This record gives sequence, structure tokens and C-alpha cells, in this order.
Amino acid sequence: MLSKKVRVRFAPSPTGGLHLGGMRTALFNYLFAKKNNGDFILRVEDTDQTRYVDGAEAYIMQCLNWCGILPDESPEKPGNYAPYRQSERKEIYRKYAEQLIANGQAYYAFDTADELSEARKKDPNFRYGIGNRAQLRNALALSPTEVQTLLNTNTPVVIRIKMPENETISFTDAIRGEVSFAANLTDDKVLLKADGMPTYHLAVVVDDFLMQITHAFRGEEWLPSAPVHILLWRYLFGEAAMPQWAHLPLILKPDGNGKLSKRDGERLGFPVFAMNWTDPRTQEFTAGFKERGYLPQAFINMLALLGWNEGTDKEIYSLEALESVFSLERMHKHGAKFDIEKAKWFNQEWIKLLPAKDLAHAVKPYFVDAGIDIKNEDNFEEAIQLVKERCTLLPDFITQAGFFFTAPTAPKIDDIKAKWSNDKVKCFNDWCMAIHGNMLAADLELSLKTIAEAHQIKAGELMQPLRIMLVGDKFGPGVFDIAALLGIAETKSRIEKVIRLLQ
RNA sequence: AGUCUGUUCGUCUAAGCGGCUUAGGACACAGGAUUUUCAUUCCUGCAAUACGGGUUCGAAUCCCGUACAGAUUACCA
Repeated sequence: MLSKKVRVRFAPSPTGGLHLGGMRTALFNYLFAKKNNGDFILRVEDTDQTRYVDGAEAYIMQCLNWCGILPDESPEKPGNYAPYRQSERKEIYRKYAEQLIANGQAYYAFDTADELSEARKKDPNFRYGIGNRAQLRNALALSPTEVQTLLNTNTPVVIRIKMPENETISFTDAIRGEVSFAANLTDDKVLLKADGMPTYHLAVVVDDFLMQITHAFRGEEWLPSAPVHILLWRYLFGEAAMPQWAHLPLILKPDGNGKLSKRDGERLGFPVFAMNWTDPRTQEFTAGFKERGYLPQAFINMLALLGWNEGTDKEIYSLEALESVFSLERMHKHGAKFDIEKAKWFNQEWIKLLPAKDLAHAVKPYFVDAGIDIKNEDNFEEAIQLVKERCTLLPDFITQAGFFFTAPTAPKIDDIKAKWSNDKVKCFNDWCMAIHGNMLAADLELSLKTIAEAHQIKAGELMQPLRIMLVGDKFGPGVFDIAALLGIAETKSRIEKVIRLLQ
């Protein structure tokens, strides 16, 4: 028996930056598709012209790119179901809305936005539906001739779904199991707006059908409008053709309650978007994980384990590993609070895991931005290797390894001043004479220890000063490893400089 | 306010169908060891089945109620 090929879609609106939650939805879609040898489709839901933001679509693509979650079909890479932007599919939807009208499952409504917002102001619980639709300005309340006149005179009109009375609508969610709603408690949602664009409700259903989507993942916030979508499937294409729904748990604020928002990131000082985003209209800037120095591997790993778990103690997964073990059955039902500390931990783990060569590639741009010129790639990789265990975020490499490439401008000599002595000066002078280019870190260490002994100074007394000379501060890898990598000439020059400063 | 969904350490979570758990792991936090620096690493500690009723020989696991939390109630998605 031939089962239908799995097809899933990630369907963002190009209204701004891509939020953690959106990114995770994309990831789960992608993983599900890969696990089941299916297709992963990117569909741009740009039916709200007032909220459309220039550049947002390209930005979303960049985020997916960064994470290595590439769609099989997208606006830029159309498959057999083009176009992939809903604004370009505008003409498709009207036909279905009119079909619903012809079947008595939807109706024209002429109430203006002002009238409705007035009604909502008067009654906060106002809903456009079974209880009051006969009193409003629509085809259910007006006579056919009145309706025809309004239509003929180009009065602004929308098409609303007619929710049935006394009916329970239920469906099986892949994550939550059976969920049911009383139809008469759901509004008669607008399906086609006055500008001729469909609302989300009509567009998802029509496009999921036309694009042969088999599994539809979206955030839990969509659960309350599910009955509208179920009904549209029943009316238009039959529930048998409906994709398997899966409502993903939300990502919550770390403190307090509620969905994680862009504001929380600003408030608590961590990124919420995948990549940096500047709103072209307001110039408002929101930080992204990428630029803050997170590796895509870590970002994805962290996201995957927010609401999903294989059922073992394993926590570190590559994208490939996730592709083979991901399953909807292991999704959680409840929301998860976001924890930036855990995110940092994932990054640290991935830094330790990646070979220096890969890290060097990822870290290089930060050095360039900081104005540090890397001339020798081999040295750079070695430096990265030497310091990687002390870095959590990528910019940490600048503080941890920057001194390899630019001599410290203000070495902290105050820390060694008190115990500085002429004997120590002699030790360092002797050492500078003794060392040469063929010496490894161990040779350098032996050499200094021998000289210290000759001057009756404890070798330990020279370590801190040497560190300050080479690094400028009290941190970093073993001093002799540093000296070896810096090279003899540079090591000597830094020693001499500090000796002069201490005179 | 209505509707829907959820509820295991501070946080993320494990314990597929009730017994194999003194409820396990990770993050965080606190001690300690190692590192003649810092970080890493390694030990140790810490801390939870929301509450109340059932069902059962036995419940974190099943049922009911309560509480709490979240989502949603736009010609936004």
C-alpha cells in the first residue's frame, strides 16, 4: 500500500524578526520531514498588508540558513505548488469563499470595523456569532435584494463562516489527543477580508490542501481557532483529507508567567530572535542568538530540548542525530520556561565538541569586528584550541585569545609590583638570552626553572609576572604554551616591555 | 467573564501500558579536589510528584473535584 508522502510546512508571517518559538516550530517541522523522508516547505503568510515588513522574508531565510534547516520548497525554490507567498495566491481563495456562500456555510457581512469595535467597547464579551448575527448587517439579517444592492454599490464586504448550532467539533491532536469544542461558542470568523485577501483561517486550510500538506504543526495559541479550521476542511475538502494537526507547547518567560516575548529579552538581557533584527520602519533593534555568539548547533540543540525529549539522559544532539530520533510522540503537552543559562551551557558544550578548525571559522568574524587582524591561520587555530575550554560564547574568544595577536596595551603590573626585585629582572634577562625558536613549551619551562634555581628564586615567583607580561592579566592557558605559540621574538619583546614599565 | 489546554526539584526534564525509584539526569546554586592564574575536569551536597478525595494488595502513573497557570475571544498571524 502506498501511503501519502509526508509534507510539512513552516508558515511564518514576514512581520519582523524570527522568535525562538517560531524557530523551534521550523525545526520540528524540518525534523519531522527528515525523519519521515518527507518534504519541508516554507510558505510565506503575508496576507496582512498593513503588517508586512520589508526584508523580513529574506531575514527568515537567513535564519533558516544559519541553522541549516533548508526548505525543499520555498518562494525562492518553488516546487510543484507555486506560488509560495499567499499574497501571490490571492485569486485562489475567493473561489472557495464563494463556494461556502453558495452552500450556505458562509455569508456576506457589511458591518464596518468601526461599528464592531464600538460594539466591543460596549460589551467586552461581544462576539459575532449565533447569538447576535441576526441583528447585525449581514446576509443572514438582510433581505436578498438589500444584500444585492449593497454588493452592487461596492459596499465594503467581508465573508464570514457560519458556525453551526448545537454541534461539537472534535479532532485528534497528535500531541494532545482528542480535543473538542462547542461550535456555537466560536465566533463567525472572517474568512475573506474587505480588501479581497483571505484571513489566516481560510488561507491555511486552502493552502494546506492545495500543497498536499500531511502534518500541520503550529503553536498552542492556535488551538482555540482549530474548530474553524476543522469546519472549513469538512466543508471544502472533506475531513479525510485534513492534515494531522499538532499544537506545539509554548516557550514561556523565564520569570513570571506568559509567552516569551521580544520585550523579555530586552528586559532580562538575552536574545529572543535567531539573528539580529532592525525594524526598517522604527529602527528598533533586537538582538539575535547568532550575533551574540551562539553556535547554530547549540541553538538548535537547545531549542529541540525545549518541549521534546528522547526519553534518555542524553542532551547533546547534532541536527543529524535529531533527524533520526525525533518523534511527535515524545513532545510535551505543557509549555517550557526559557532558561538562558542552559542555553549558554549548550553553547559551551558545542564549543568543546567542535574541532578548532570549525571554531576558527566561526570565531574569525568577531576578531575582524574587534579590529584584530589574523595573519597566520595556523596560529589562529592553535590559539583557538588552547582557549576553547574557557569560552562560553563566541566573543569570549576575543578576550581569551586576543592577546595572542595584539600585545597587551596596559599589562596589570600593579599585581606584581610589590614583589618585584632585581633578581627577578636578572632571571628574565637570562631567560631571554637562553630561549630560542626550536624550544617547545616544556623546554621553555625547564629553562626558566633552571635559571630561577641558579638565582635562588622559587620558579613559582616568576609565573605570575610572566603571565602578566605575556597576557597582560591573570588568566589564560599555561604560560609556556602561550610563549611557545607567541614565538620567541614576541615573547622577549613583551618581557622587555614590562621590565621597562616596572623600572 | 466564556472556551480550550496544562500542572514532577528554582529551571529543563526521566520514570513507554499502575509495582523493578530511598522519584533518576542536566542547568543553576553551595562546598571540596585538581589546575603555581583563569577556565575546564572530578567529587559531594541541595531540592519535586499542586491540593483533596476515590479505584487498587499497590498510583507520579487511572478517575473525580478544587486550586493555580497559560492560551484565546481582530477585516493579526
